[in-house]
Amino acid sequence: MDTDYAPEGTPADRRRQKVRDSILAAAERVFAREGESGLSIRRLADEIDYSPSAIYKYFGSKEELLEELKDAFFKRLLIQVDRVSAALTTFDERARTCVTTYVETAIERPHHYAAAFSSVAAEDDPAERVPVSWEDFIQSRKGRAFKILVDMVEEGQANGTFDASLSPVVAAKSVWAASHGLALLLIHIPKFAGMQPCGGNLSREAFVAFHADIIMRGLSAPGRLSAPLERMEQSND
Amino acid sequence: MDTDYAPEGTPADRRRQKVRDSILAAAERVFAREGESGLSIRRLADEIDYSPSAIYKYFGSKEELLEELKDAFFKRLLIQVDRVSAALTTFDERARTCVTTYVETAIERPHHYAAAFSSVAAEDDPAERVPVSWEDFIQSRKGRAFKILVDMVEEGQANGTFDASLSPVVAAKSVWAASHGLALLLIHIPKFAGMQPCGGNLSREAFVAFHADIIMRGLSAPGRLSAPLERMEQSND
DNA sequence: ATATCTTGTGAACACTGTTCACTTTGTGAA
DNA sequence: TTCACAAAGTGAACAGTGTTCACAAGATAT
Repeated sequence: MDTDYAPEGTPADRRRQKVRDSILAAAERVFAREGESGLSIRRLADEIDYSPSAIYKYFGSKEELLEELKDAFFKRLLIQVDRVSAALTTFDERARTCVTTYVETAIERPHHYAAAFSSVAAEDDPAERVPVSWEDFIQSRKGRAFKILVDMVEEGQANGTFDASLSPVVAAKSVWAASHGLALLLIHIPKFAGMQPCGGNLSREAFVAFHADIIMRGLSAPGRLSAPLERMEQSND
Repeated sequence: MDTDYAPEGTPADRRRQKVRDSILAAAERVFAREGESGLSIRRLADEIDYSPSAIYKYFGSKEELLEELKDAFFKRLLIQVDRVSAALTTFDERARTCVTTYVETAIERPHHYAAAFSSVAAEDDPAERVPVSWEDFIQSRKGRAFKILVDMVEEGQANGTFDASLSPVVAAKSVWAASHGLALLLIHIPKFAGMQPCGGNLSREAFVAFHADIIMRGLSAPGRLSAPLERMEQSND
């Protein structure tokens, strides 16, 4: 029975939520710094002064707990990209910022982003055999993030910036793949952007911007090559 | 004295090498199918009828053993890309094949490729503070693979296909990031290529080819947009 | 106050990578 | 051949890991 006169469930419920949150907070703290290898149930229990088995009263498994961390991170990533790109006026700026914000936010929490894409799907997994329906995908967190890209491509096609003959969804996948790759390379090789012969050097931000430009050029309509590439070529040190 | 690459060292040496190879072979077999989570020293020992501790007479650690697997895979990847792209005559074909072969070879052994890029570099790692010198990088396996891309970009610039104002190294990084991202997305989401609304569907190969085209377009010289994009748009089912 | 459901616990299970004292085996020299 | 020394191989143990479970303490509802 639910005699909930309180703003949020019964006192017991709120108490429970508090403990749950403290577990998540501790997990987030450790995971952000040391990743999955540093996050053990026993250490987590130590940190919040509970016994290891107590955690299983709040989370079914370590996997489940991690899933919640990653989901929260992706929610943040989604909001960030949405917010930043919505604030800009010109389409070119908005499109580029879509990519740069995605990458910058991703590498802000390298362990989160890498872990979100660490599992290798087995091709004989029965769950993998059933084709994911588009409707289901677009409902998920990653799906909604992807939708932003599709909309962006469609807008670019409508205003003549992008090649109208491209399938928006396919083009968006390409953009995602390119952004994803840069994020993960920067996470795996932090010096990736700066590494260069001849003493030439590019800051990380400059390289991300460059990459975004290259991506946009790849989608651009024939005979409509914007030339903003040069502006970041001279940022050496 | 060591008889260098002689067909046989001492009999003991060859015996040792045989056992070492059998360990590596068993490790490869298990790792290719189940990845790092399925590969335990004890299981490996079982598989080759040795005790777990025996393995440490041949490899310093599990990490070291894995490193050898990954290195062998990257060697294969390197050879594959080199061989396939060298066999083609026109530059356009060669450049595209560079990317497609990289991606296809990578996802052929998803666990190997993913594991090779799974570690998250800590920004406070002292080894990370020292900037990797270009000379050292180009000597490593990844470096040599990267060099192929740089050469490819330079060739494209020389023959007028690519924008000559781009730094070859920076452009190559962009190409690598884009290819890397596609490979990992396909590994993580096998249905990635086919997922689409409106019943439209692209085979994995077709999508990889499309992505390669987009990348090439991103680097292409102003006013020189090749239009090979359309040919793969109609491969639905 | 009693019965019930929730929280929390410590011990245990089945794993993991790794080390180490130990025995067995192979090899090169006297 | 015999002896000695190094290499190969072993089982037990250490310090971890995620997870389960019987059980005790606490809060809640009747």
